[in-house]
Amino acid sequence: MSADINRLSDNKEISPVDLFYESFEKLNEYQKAAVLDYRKALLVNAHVGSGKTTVLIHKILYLHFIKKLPLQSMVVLTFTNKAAQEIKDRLKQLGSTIKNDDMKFFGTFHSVCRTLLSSSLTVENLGYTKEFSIADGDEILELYDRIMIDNNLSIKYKNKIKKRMDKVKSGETLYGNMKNDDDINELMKLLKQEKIRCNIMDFDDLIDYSIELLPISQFKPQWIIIDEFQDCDSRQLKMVELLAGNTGNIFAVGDPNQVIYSWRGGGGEVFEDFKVKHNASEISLPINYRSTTTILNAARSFLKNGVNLSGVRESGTPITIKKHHNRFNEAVYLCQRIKSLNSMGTAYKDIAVFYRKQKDSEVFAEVFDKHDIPFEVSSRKTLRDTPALYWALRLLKAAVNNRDKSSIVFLLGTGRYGVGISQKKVKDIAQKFFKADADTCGIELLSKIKGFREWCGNHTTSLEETASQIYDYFDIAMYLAPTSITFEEDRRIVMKLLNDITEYSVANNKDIFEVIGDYANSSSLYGNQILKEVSNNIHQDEDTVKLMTLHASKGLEFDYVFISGVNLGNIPIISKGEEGEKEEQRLFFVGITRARDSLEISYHVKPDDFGVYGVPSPYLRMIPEELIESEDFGSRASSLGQLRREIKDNIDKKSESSKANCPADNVKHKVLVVHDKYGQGEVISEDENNITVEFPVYGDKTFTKMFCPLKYI
DNA sequence: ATGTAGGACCTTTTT
DNA sequence: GGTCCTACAT
Repeated sequence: MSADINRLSDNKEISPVDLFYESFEKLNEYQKAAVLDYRKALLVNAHVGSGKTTVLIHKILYLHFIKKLPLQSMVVLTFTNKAAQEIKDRLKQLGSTIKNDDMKFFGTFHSVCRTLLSSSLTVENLGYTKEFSIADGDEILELYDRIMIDNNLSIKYKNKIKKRMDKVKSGETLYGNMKNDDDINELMKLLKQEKIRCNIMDFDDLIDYSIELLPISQFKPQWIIIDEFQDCDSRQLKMVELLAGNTGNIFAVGDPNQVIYSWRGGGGEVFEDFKVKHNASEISLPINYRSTTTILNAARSFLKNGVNLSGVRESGTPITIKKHHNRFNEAVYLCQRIKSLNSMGTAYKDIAVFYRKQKDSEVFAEVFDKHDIPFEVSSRKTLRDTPALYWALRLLKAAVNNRDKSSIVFLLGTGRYGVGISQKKVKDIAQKFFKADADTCGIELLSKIKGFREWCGNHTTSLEETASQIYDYFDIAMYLAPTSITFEEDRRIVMKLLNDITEYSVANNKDIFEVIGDYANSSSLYGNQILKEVSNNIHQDEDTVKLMTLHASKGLEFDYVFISGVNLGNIPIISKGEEGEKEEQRLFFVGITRARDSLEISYHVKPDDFGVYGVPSPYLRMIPEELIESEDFGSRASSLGQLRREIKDNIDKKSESSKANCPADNVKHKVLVVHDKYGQGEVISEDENNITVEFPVYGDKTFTKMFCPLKYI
């Protein structure tokens, strides 16, 4: 589909209106109906792979080019920067006249809130200024620390403080039967004051304060368009309602079958609630273009009523279910399997391996490395993982928002970079600095920070030189440890950041101080994007196998998908109640439906993790037998009720016999072992992590004990 | 100050 | 099962 769009946009002679119609004609009747619908509140129930984003984009183009509404009168809300970026990119491809500035209110919930709070909403009412900055989770953690020290608070379970604070916020308590209370409620109170004093907001504040201020604002967009609507939590829903007011229209696209993040607040019955509350109509997009009929049929067994999803593709290959000893063995198998797929013409980048937990990636990464399989693990990187860049951004943050005490403390402290003043002294200095007269205590960096706004106003040289002048102004080199081996790279990264900023300032003819403010203040919101732009991101489209958690797979698709460790206790993790179990099912559904052509599922006989049982997940039995090609993996359940009973029985049975056979216990007394592939061998040496075994044919092999590929005899 | 028994929790993650 | 941490003991 995107190939079509590319081709069309190359044709410069066609006007955006014609281009729209040409592209619109290619939609199916359901998609067309959704685009043309003009009712006040519409829910689009977009099934997997049904062209959800395409519909959303055509909706915007239709409103703009056909209904002649300015883009500034629309708010488009997403949950991730990636989704927002994709929408903007595709809009620009189809509508050549569209400029970035027109899409001011297109973005994540948080970034749109930031735009509103720093332009049209009266944050001054709350004690903030429009230059407020945004603190990410880690910065809030710093803040907790500082408040605890400054106020002598006693807080228990400090390294779970984030989780505890989240609980307190929602009125619950972690560690419910803690004998003696601590000062956590006090910390909560002080936190709010301190954030205002420092002129910083956390992610939740952006939404909460927007909700607080929207009712008294003049901002009245005509259309509110929401992507992944099923992930809205109650506050985000509230925000949508306030944005729409009495006059705005709401167009929400989503799929209730893909709610996998309800544990972080959203999900639940948003669709139903919204329908009732706003008397919204519902349209569904039932046609899946992505997967083979076999895969879709399997997926359908996990849908509520499973009927309203149809495919257009051929039946394809059966789903494979494989039994492995443990994850290590599977990894070894996968290497050989992937190599063979690759030699038969499947590109590495069209193959993905999904697992349940982040930690699971370690085994795969290690084994894939050894077997020279090119791969990439999708791990979340933050700005902090590039310390020099992070330090520079904190500097800019402080320079723009002088009230940002956290950043000042960070910059002066004894971290990897920075001035290197001891914690106690920093506290004194910061205290003086934040008194009315802003004493810089003879610290060069502080006076530079304080004088930065003035310096920006006075400096008149060409903008091309501005980047290096800023670098010199703060004497950044000095703080980046010029003698360290990473210095050259650090300097390059920081210069690249400053260059990007000045370039942007030139291109958009905007004041440099303002642009720096935008950049620094939003670095928490677009952390990953900045990281990508600044570091050499070569891996983007590389031909590598992609490894990720099931959660991370949402929204992606691959020709060949492996789902690893579909065991009872892993997928599903045996969770609290019925709701939790349903979510586990949806997670598996999401995983299955990522596959275009082929799907291979595995389970482990001896899983490595606590709480995971060595039996296949009951979900495997919900897949119709005729779709599967596998070794036998047990009886099948004919109803959900029966399935639940079976899960329960399995758990009971397993917990009784769990102590019985744990081969690792006998390690020290025996010398002879058996390996699945190498056969019988003798232990030569071992330490706490590794064990070396001599095999008659294969010679010496060293194993990591964690993977436990050996059986003792 | 230092030692240890017993409790709670353990996953998924964007902004 | 392993880890972290509190609460109470010396």
